[in-house]
Amino acid sequence: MIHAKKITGQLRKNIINFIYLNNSIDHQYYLYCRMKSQNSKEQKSDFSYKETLNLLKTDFSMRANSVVREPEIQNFWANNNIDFELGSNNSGKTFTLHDGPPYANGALHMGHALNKVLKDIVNKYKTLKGFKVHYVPGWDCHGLPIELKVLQNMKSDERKNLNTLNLRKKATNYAYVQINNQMEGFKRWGIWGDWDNPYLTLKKSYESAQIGVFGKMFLNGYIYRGLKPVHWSPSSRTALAEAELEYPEEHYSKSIYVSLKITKIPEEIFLKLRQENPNITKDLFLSNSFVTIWTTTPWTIPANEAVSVNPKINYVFAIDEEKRIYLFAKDLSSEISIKFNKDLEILFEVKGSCLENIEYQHPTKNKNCRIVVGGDYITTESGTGIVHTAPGHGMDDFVVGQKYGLPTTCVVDEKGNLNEYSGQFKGSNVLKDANGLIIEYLKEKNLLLLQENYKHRFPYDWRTKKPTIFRATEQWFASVDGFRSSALKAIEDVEWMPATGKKRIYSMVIGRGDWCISRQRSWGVPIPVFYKKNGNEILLNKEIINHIQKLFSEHGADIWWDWEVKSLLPENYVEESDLWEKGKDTMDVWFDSGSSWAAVCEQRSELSYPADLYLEGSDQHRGWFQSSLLTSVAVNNKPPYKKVLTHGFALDENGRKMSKSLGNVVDPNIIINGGNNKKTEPAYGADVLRLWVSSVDYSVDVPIGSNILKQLSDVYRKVRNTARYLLGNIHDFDPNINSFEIDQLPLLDQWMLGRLVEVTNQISTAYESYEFSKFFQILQSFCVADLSNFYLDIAKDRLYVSAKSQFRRRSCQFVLSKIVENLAVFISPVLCHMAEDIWQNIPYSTKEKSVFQRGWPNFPQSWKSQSLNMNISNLRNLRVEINKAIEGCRNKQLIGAALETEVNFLPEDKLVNDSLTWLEKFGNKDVDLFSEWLIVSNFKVVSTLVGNSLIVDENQLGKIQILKANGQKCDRCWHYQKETVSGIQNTKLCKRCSNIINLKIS
RNA sequence: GGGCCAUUAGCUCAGGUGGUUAGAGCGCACCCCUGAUAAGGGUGAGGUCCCUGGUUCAAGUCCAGGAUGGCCCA
Repeated sequence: MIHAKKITGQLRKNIINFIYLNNSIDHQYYLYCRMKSQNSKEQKSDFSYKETLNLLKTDFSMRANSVVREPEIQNFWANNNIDFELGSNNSGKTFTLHDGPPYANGALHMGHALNKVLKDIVNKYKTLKGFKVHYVPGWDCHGLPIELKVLQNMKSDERKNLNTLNLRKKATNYAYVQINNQMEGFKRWGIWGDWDNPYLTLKKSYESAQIGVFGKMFLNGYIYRGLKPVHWSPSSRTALAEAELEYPEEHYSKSIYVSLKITKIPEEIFLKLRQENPNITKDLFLSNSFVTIWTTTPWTIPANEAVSVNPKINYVFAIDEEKRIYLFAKDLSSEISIKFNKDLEILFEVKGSCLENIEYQHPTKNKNCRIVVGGDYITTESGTGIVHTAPGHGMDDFVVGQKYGLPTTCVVDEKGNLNEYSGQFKGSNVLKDANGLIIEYLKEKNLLLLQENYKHRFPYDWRTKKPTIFRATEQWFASVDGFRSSALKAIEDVEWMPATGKKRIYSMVIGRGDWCISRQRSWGVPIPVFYKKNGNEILLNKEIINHIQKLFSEHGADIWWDWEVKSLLPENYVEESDLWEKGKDTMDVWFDSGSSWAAVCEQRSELSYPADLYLEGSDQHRGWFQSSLLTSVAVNNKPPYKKVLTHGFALDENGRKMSKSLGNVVDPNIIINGGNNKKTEPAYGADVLRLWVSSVDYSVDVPIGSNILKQLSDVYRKVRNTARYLLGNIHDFDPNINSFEIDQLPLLDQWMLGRLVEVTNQISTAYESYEFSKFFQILQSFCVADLSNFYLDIAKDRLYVSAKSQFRRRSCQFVLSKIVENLAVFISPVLCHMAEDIWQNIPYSTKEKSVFQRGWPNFPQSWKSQSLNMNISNLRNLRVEINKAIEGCRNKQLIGAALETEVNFLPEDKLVNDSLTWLEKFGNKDVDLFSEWLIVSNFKVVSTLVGNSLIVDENQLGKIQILKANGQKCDRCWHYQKETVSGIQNTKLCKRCSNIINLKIS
């Protein structure tokens, strides 16, 4: 059986909180319950002096009611031009944080929140510091995902009648809907920016600037045409993106093992082989040796330009009964022996890296090719460990081909028919007869070792459901080789935070191939080039580029599809317009966003180029940081940014990636507005979301989840309640009347103001170095340890009990007003709504309408004093020891409140003793009393201990004796005093209180 | 599979160049207060510094290998 136990402490708080959150009883009933429980207690007298005290008074509520209040505050900013316009109107140096454009598709997630809030914290801080801050948010609007989304949303007959212009119109509309949704979300998070003039990559001015970037790169000689294999669907005669492929379960390819006759072997390899096999002469070797390869696409054999080996794998030359020698990977020996049905004797083993430059006879053409060193994609999982390399028909092959300067031969046309480059196989089709013909040919030449069906993952066209191929097509490239060294130099000139970012992007730029910037899509910026009908000539020069750029800036890129060639050509070319046709390619979307420095930073006068800061997720080392760098270096030979700050990814509380299937997705909208079940998903508001961003070390991946949010909500409330206490206790304070010089103040107050300066300095440093989690930690411990537990607790007697205008009260209010004003400012970059709410609730008039107009605090550093700090620190250490002793009494049920005790202290530590003497000597007699700091009824330094103590504690600082307080409890100030007078209704009053009350009456 | 990064208390974070018993705030437990009250104060319990080796008189810190998780690439 469970007995009802007196429910106190944290448990009681939790229950109250639980009840509140559940709304299972209303507040009136809750108050009634509390009253009842209090009335059941024994009370000496019903009379309370509460009315005679100066208790706190404020409209600033304990709970934020963020769902209602935050939008109100945002309206206040908007109505008074106190949002981003404040930064724009600053007169200081320009600070440009250039926004990396999010993709205009899909709902906002924690990644967006992390990124945009970080940017906003930086911008708000810089605004307060007086910089000219003009944040232009952007959106990346073109590209395949939107194009596909638009196509998906259409009925199939509608899709059939679709032309490019129509598609682009629909894509534009779709993008705008997405942009508006995302923008509403960003605004609700309290992000300030030029929302009326964001940059959109689909806007005329942007498209025009992008053509400008392309044009300058072209004129600098960095743009060229070349071949590159892409996924190609012969059945629909188009190039396909990865997203347009599907991989059906049962795909079988005709795979073949082929032997290629070796025609030349470098001397050093042969000598080693000969050493181990003296009977093999060079003639014998060269007439009977073969490289073995395996391929699942026999039709690519005519396109062969090399065979590739893995430098790390061991290979062997092995001889069969017919004295034929084969080269293959050692690990596959037994498998190959079984497959070829041959007894193979290993002659010689050699590392792949040594095989480079062995030559062989091309299987179908009259030429020799060689062995090249490929990459780790070459394995011994299947085949021979030696890969047939056709740069025109495979991605890995293409990359190796680039490295060795091999030709990118394309042997099929767009229908999938083999063309003239395939030699005698011309006219056969890769999905029909080509494989058979080539296999037959190899058989005839005695090169075919084995043919077998092979099941594997193979890409099909998702629309026609037919197999696709890799096919080299004409593409446009940016020659990274042409400006790689400039790009690497530019990387050195940028400050990367964290510093490892430099290494990361450096290794990517140094190792990357040329940038393929063309796409065979409709939703993008066209590559402004004309091709000669029935010919290979192209028309692209300064005049064309300038003309197109101008046309786009007036009419937008749609005209590329809308207008006829003659309307697009400059006057000089109109006569020959019949000779030309428009190119059909659009630019890679990375070129879009990579041009933003030109379309935004360079174009808008409020911004600077290079930008002061780019701030994105660490994945952008490969993305936007790189594409922006490449275009900027190629055009202007300088980086587009001075500093790059990166953040990690939002993970769940266990450090795992968020995914729908795991059910661990945290939605920023639900953090703000709450979920369906307010018990499990309360509405925390935007400030808690922002506080989360500030609390984590974003240089690595950051965790988020319900427990973390709960904790942040607690911190939020602690800061809020601290602010509320400060505001509530200055309700009758006027800084114009009660202003003090710091040296007029009690020591405690001097220390407090010095501490405020220190904390402000520390927080400045944290913002300055973008270490917001330091801000979070400093703020928290300042509110808890310095204010709530110490200064404010001690302040209660000064504020409540004193007469209204007494110095000990006014001086404290002066300090409180300094704290609250500056607290509001230094939390405002993060907790912007709460900061404004505080400002609006300051009871006296402030010069500034908004906290953001105040500017960053600028205290005299002389307010800090080392000796003050040292002495107070010593005394706080003593306070801790005394608290321990008092707690000992409390746990023995000897006392309740600390005021029921008095303390004798016999000092044994010199430092503490000195500090006590210092306090005695220099302290204010009404404030700097150590008994007041302990909140006990009396404190004495003694040379000998007396009897009757409740507890004696000995520690390094000295002997602490806790005694039951002498005298009687004053019913007004609750201190125990020897001398008391009778008050109203059987109550007792101490001298101090009776004087104050008389004062009030008179 | 390769490159880069991370791992310190239940949570979020501190822990220059190796050097006492690894810290803070929160949370939690217990106690007090009822004049910050959907508050407030006090005390206390929480750590295999991811693991295994190595260097060193001495390792959370340096080195090597591994595990887990993340990003990028294949």
